[in-house]
Amino acid sequence: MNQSKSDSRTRLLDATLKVVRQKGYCAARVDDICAEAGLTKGGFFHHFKSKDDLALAAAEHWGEQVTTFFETAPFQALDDPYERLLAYVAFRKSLLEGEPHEYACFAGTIVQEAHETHPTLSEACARTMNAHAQTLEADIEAAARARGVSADARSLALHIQGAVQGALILAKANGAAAGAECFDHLRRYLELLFASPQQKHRTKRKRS
Amino acid sequence: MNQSKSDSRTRLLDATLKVVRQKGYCAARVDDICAEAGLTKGGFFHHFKSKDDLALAAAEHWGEQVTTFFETAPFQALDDPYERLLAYVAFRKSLLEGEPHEYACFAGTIVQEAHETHPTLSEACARTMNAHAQTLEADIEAAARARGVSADARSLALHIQGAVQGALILAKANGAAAGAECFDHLRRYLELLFASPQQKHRTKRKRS
DNA sequence: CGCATCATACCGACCAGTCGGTATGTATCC
DNA sequence: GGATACATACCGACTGGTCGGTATGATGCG
Repeated sequence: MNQSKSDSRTRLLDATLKVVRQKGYCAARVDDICAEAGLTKGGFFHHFKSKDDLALAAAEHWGEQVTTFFETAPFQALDDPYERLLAYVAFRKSLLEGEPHEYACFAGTIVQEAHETHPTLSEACARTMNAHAQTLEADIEAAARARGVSADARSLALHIQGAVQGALILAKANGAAAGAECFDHLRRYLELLFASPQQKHRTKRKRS
Repeated sequence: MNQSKSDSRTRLLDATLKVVRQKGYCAARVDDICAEAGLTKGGFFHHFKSKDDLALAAAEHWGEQVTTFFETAPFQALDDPYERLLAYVAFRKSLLEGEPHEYACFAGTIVQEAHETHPTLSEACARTMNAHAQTLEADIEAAARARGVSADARSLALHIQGAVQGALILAKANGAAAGAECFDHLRRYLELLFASPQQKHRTKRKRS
């Protein structure tokens, strides 16, 4: 009892993340997820009333996992916001190890695949992506202030997320090394943005 | 007669691109594609021996469409390689109009979704992505030479593709405007890269 | 007992792929 | 020309398997 809201339930959520990151949402069979979690369908439908319901809960679960994973990552120990931002990129680059499903983004995969077929699910995943992006904003703002450049923190944080998602796709397409090079470019962009005191850079461009 | 290799076949290929960009590969039913093409399943299996076979042919078709689409795009009229490169980014940004399935990338969608489940299909799509990226290399090299900076054209071209893919995901997640901002960042990166004559920038970083 | 947590067995819809058939050429030989 | 023979293109009913979901029962715990 207890184990805080049933152990099987979180095992199902973890299994969902794994299988969906491997095969995508549509191709992820309920039986696959059950097998991964060491359950049968009867047990599954005791915890979730449908596959979509499970996916929604898994999106929440993914968001929480990502949050704690990056909150407790070693690069957070750095003092300088700018260095911490670069270290974030380096850390994400270092995650490109092993099989694609180990570094793939659950949220990005689902947004890509299920945007039109499962709008609510896609939106839930979009929220986790945005929440994660938001964790970068404070450092971006602080770094910009410290270095005398102006930057739209929200826009830049989202761009970083976009670049990360793109790097993951490239890693799938051309191997982890190709994805890693994208992170190098992203780092260089940040370096150039924050290392030009002679001229203010506006990262946001509203329509005139 | 004939319409050169059967009109229905290309209609099926076009329908495949449309439906897959909407719903993803797994969720795209053969019947959906047939309905979109104005055929029945009997006719479909006369032209292709399986859904996977169709997808492979559609990947080729996508590659050809992309090639001619960008070859004949207005921005190609520009003379300066650097301006043409920036115009490419602006052009891609301008494509973020209408519904997501109108600007989504068939190849990117499939690489993301089918990397582990359909390796050959994923590789075919990866090839079209790489081929498209390669079309930027000449301009990158020329622009770098003209401006006295050193750049790994292949790496930068791939990064641009990655950034584009990421922008498309962000557009799905947060609306077209969010994707557009990513293209602004990408443009700024190129501007900063190519506008620093005082210092050589290395865009490629091999492990030591 | 009563409730929660599962397993087993099964249903029904859906869907990729098959198959028999038709309609329209088209090539060939008389 | 026209009759035979064959190819191409397509239809639509059907099948066999898959998969989300259900029904029911077993087990254990308080």
